[in-house]
Amino acid sequence: MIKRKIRELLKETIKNFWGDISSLVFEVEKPKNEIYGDYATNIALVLKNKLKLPPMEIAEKIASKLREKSFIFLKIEVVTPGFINFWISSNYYIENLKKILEFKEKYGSINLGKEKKVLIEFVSANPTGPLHIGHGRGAAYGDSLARILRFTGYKVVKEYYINDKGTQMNILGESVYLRAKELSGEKIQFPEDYYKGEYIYDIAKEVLALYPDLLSMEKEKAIEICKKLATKIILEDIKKDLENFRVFYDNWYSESSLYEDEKVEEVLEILKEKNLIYEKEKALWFKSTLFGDEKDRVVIRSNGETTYFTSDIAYHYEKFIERNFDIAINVWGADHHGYVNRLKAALQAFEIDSQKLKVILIQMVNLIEGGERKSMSTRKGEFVELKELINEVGVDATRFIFLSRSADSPLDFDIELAKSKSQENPVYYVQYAHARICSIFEKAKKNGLNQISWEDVNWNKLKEKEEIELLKKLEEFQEIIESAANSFAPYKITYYLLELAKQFHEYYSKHRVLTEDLSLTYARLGLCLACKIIFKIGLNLLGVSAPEKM
RNA sequence: GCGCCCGUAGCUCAAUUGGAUAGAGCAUUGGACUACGAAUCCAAAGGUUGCAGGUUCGAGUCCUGCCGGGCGCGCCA
Repeated sequence: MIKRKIRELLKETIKNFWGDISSLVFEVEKPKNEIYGDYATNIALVLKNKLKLPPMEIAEKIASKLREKSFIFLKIEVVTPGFINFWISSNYYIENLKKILEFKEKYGSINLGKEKKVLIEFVSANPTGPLHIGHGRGAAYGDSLARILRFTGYKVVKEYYINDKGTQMNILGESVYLRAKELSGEKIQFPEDYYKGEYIYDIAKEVLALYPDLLSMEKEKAIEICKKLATKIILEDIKKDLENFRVFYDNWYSESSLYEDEKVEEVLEILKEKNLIYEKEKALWFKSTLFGDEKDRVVIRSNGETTYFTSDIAYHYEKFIERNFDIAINVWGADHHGYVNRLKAALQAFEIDSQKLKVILIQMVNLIEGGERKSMSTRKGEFVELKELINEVGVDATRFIFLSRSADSPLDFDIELAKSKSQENPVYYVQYAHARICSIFEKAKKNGLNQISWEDVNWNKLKEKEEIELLKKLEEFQEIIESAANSFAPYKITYYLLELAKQFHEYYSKHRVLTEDLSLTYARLGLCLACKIIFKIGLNLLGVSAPEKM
């Protein structure tokens, strides 16, 4: 990567001139404006205070030394107030092009993670109803992040935490029970905070089919049956939706299992030993304020039941202490942000570095239909289901749109736009570029250009402005991958692909690939193939297909 | 009231984590297919980065205070 190369050269040069300057923080970056070269550094400005020399003088000294490396640098300039600007020789970009052709789909997969074990927990929706649009965003994000981290050398495990316990589950069971009664002709009173969705009727029907005598059973038992069966049915539905969305998990982790395996008990015991639990108003509290939480939290309610938090403490204890993950990434809806400190406090209580837990808060999804914003609530039964969205819009477009924004910003999902198969829809813009390249190769094949040996190509034939721009853009890919991995930001890849596609379409419309000049044709085919490889890798990291024909 | 996120072109969002003249897409207007796919390309226009201070060579980005929006603030999950 050229950026890194420049950085190394700068460090080396400074060491030779002024000795080892420890902890020097400086930037090497791509200027927005091309008149400042391909890359620029502020190193002289940063050194000014330490060396007590005018920055221009420092910059000039460094520049004159680096000008000796003419294979890499075409030109180096120094400008006020002390920036050093570099123009990179196309030799360098051509070397990179060859690397892409050599490594193919492995290109860019550097070992950033050093085999560190990462657990990505995402979606983890309660099995109380079908997945909706908001879960879809989390699913696309978590899955893409997993792909990116795997690609960059992390050992990734994808996990879905099933909240198959607690109050909400009881309400689910009772909701189904009531609907079953209703279906059997009984008049019922349906409480405001119960699950009102249509799907509850479907489940009730299934329960009645399997247990015709349900309503003559003892109520407690009947509700228990409803709860069990509802959970199973809904979970299977969730699983199916996710698979259709190309999201596959390594583990489905049940909250109940934490109780069956006595993990919760074990963890509470440890906290008690550490003197971090006390009793107040008939409940047991964890002293989370000692670790930066706003208030202490209940772990055993006055009715003897645990809370969701209690399970979560055990779950995360298990993640770090027993399964020994180096990093745990939790992808949550932004409405859970108040929960972060509490969980980090629990980790600290166990002397686990809370930095190891990375909570990604994903902002809400607003559905736009006919210019109207639709809000979503599982309880009220008002939501657009993920499966509907996939059916109407398609997996590729849905994933691409979900991954086109930073997690920090709320996302407006415009169904009409997503469904349109035209220019407005960005996913096709990228896929079309890929398909176009495939089509060129199809044509080349017909013309008898079959087996091309890339070693013999005269790359110096690539001289057009658009060709050089494409070469530069291809070189940037490595940097984008690193940045996306380091900042957990798949959207950076989405953006990059759109930019690469734009440049490719521009090139395509200005220059022919298949020409009379055979050696030029070979060089251009090589450039196209490199683009195709990058499109394929990039789309794959988003979980979007790269079709050869559209 | 307190906490978190956000405020950038008419709309939806970027901006290399403090860099030089703030960029894309959509929408609008006008143009380009008798050569590899027009799901494409070219051009025009669009801005006091919510407001006010501060930090420094340099601020959309950092600090403080307001204004506006979203989300939280349970012995729910």
